[in-house]
Amino acid sequence: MDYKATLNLPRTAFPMKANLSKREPEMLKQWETAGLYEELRKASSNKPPFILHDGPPYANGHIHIGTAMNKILKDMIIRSRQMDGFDAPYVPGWDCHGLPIEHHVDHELGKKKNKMNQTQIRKRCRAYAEKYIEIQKEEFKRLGVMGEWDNPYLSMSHDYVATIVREFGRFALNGSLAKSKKPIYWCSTCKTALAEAEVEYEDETSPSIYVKFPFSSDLGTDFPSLDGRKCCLVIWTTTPWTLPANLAVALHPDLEYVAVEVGEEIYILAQGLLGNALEALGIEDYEILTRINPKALEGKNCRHPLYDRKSQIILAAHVTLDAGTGCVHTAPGHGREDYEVGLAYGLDIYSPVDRDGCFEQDVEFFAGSFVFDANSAIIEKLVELGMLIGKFEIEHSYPHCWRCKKPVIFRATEQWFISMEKTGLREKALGCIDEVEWIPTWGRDRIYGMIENRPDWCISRQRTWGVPIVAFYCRKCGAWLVTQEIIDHVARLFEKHGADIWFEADTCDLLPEGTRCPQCKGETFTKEKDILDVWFDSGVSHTAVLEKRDYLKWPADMYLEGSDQHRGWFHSALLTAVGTRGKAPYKSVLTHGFVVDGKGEKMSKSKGNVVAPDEIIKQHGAEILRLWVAASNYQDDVKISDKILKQLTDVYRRIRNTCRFILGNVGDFDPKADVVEYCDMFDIDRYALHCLQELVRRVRKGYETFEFHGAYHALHNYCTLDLSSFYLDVLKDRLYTSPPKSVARRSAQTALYIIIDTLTRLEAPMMIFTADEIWSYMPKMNDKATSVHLCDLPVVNESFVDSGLAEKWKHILDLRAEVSKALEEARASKTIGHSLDAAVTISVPEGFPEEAMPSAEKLRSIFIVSKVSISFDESLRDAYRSVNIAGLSVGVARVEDAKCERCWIHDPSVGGDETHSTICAQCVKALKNAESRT
RNA sequence: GGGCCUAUAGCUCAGUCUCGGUUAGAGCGCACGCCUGAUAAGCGUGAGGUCGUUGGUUCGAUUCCAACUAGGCCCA
Repeated sequence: MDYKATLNLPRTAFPMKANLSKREPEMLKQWETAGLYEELRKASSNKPPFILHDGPPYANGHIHIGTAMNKILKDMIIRSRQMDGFDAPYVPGWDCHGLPIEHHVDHELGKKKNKMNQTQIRKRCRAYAEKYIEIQKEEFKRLGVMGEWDNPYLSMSHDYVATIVREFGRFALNGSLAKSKKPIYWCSTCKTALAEAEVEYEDETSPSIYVKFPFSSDLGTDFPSLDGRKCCLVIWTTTPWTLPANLAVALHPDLEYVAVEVGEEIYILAQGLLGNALEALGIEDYEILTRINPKALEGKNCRHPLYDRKSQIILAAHVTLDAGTGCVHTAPGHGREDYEVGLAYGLDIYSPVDRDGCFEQDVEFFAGSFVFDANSAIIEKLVELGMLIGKFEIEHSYPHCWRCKKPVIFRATEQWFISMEKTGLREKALGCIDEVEWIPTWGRDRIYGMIENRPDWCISRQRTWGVPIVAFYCRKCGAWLVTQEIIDHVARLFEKHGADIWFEADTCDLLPEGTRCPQCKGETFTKEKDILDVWFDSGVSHTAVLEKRDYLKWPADMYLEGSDQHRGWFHSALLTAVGTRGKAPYKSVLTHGFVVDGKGEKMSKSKGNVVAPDEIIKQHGAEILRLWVAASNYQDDVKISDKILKQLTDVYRRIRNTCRFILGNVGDFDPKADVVEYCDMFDIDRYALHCLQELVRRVRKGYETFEFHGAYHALHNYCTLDLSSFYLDVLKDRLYTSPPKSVARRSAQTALYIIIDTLTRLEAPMMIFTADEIWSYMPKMNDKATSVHLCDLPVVNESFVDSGLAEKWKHILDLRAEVSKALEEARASKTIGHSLDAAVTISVPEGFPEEAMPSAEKLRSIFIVSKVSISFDESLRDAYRSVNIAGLSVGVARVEDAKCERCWIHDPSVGGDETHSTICAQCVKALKNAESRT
């Protein structure tokens, strides 16, 4: 007789092979068709909200692995909060304006751009952004990210740009706004400002000159050895044309300077560069007179080498010993660092150069000449005045315009700023930082340091693709004008027509009727040409999105982005919220690290170590990518490599197979009718339910603290250790051989059903596809949700928690581990093959908890052997002696009894039945039981 | 160059912070073996770590402190 046919072997249609890359798109479609997201919204309208506000990715190019990780993290958080009883909507967004897009469009247009007006260029930019929004949207959806994809927020939509204008208006009207000069890259050929990204560095030959800055006063008081001597600071520069704009000489506060006598004169320069500089100048005959602490010179003045005016001595940390003299010529209108230090010392941002790159009319000697041409004239003048010490040429890398390839200059122009001090924005922002929960905690220090030290926020850009700065200038007196009426008027226009109207309409139509200049009562105006920094656009999303959609709330519960956003979005959002509402726009900020390669190094095209998300999806499926995010400790940088992905697919298969096995064993289980009461369940089954509660506790903790890797490891270890290698392995015999409807089998199935139900819901936020697939193969319950994603996370079921039981089983498992070792020895010596070949005798040491000793028959099934006897004679011969449990010995012998053909256990009862002569009594009973029932 | 951060088995992570103190844990992978009734599955056993390096504090440091090295983000 074929007894195999009488067994209850697992049966399920749930496939072993996941085939994720094919099945995932089908499931996504199915969810979309079913309106899963909408159903969730409907079902959770009464729940407390949890608002994770999406930081808008830039609508430019395909998503990369970092964007994918960010979105998956957000999705896992949203899903886990949602399943934990919150109403967690997700509104994705895009950042649409800005230079990178305009840059791309410029490249596409080439020379055509010159013939196009701003509106036409803006149209191309919009189309470009729209294209990538659609591309990225599909890519994000493919990752399984669930949200309001048909109604995302876009920083270029009409209502959004209107909000930007209104928020700008708040700053303008509360006194934060100011116009002042700031040096920027300027191409005098293209007559345009350039962004950092539009500058290319090329080698260039420049003059290299050493210039004297004579002291205005005698230094004898501080340095007696210099009493009555002609002293001067020596500076070195490669841009002589910036000398007319010189206002100061900077020294490093911590460097040591020396005064050296060269002929009649005393030169002062940094000691560390003395040798280099004098050698370059060909000066061999000199004497060091004294050392000079630069702090003693701070605030003193030199005379300008060209003009009859002062040049102040200041201290600045950017001075280096890399080259020059350690005395740095400072023209705040022509250099970034000069500008910063100039602000600190209250210097004028003097930049007497016009948009053609020529000196303005009031520049003595050089008025009207092009700056690069003026270099030689300036050098000649220095020689004439006896201020030049040395003149050379130098080959160095110098910024050039990306378009016309000509060298660019640094030139100060009028810019719009939001002041950090005028309204106390800095102080307020610093205060608000401590109201926020920063995860991890060092995020607080990071942003605090940045806000503490940042300069005023320069919000103007001389570009086309962005939201205009809504300001007007009186034609008569030149005063700038921003009023509440103007803001309201323009915002309404933007709401209706979009920001393009600013570029299309006549100025008079952009102004409310009857606008007069408050200064001079002038009636005609010009409009501002600059646009807003894109960080302002995305910064105000807390208003444009959270306040504008009634199902969201302000402030958000969480912002979640990469750690670069401490300077980016976290920063601009904080300033725009604090500046207008006096509060941070988020209650918590969670940061993740960057994705790096298997060696922990940054990905770059040149290194060729870039991993693309779509490749992973094609090869392994989005589920594996999600699992990668779940498994990683994202608070550090996150590594990815083929090896790591291979490991994840292995883990995935293990979890999937474990679930499949359970599904196979509950296929004939009807939870409505077949459930066994807890008190009637087998000891081991109750223990399994206890362990399950520990899993629930751990996984929930992982979700609650957003530490998914904790949840992931708990889940994996549970499947491998608690289930596969122990509980399920032990259970097989009972499940397969007991009568189908027996309490023995139903007890196990009750546990298995609870386990698979719990496990599936625990997995759902991470393994979204597989969890729902498992869900669809589970036994049907009346009230079973159509998708696991509509369910709640399981909570710890206290009635299944039994610490006494757990204590007892801990001892049994320790014992089992020792028996395993003994069996392995027996296997190695060919005494046995399968563990059912073994008859085991254990000798338990004195003091081993008696209550932890089940009957021999129970132990037989726990050890999966054919026979267990317990001996209290400690001197078992030829036995395995345990190291871990002192005094325990385990004897293993090949069992003598015949093997039951049905359950494979060797038992003396085999042959005892006439009709079934090859099986054991238990099996005979089971067969008869089954027959009588059916 | 400055600010912030990271470094534990081949890989993913615990432990250390808030107690410094016997053989530093888990899983995966690997090796070997078993099974063939979870089968492109399952079970068992085993080998893997001078806890980035060097100093310091201490009776004692993977744990505390400092410097350095490597890597990351942001600035310059």
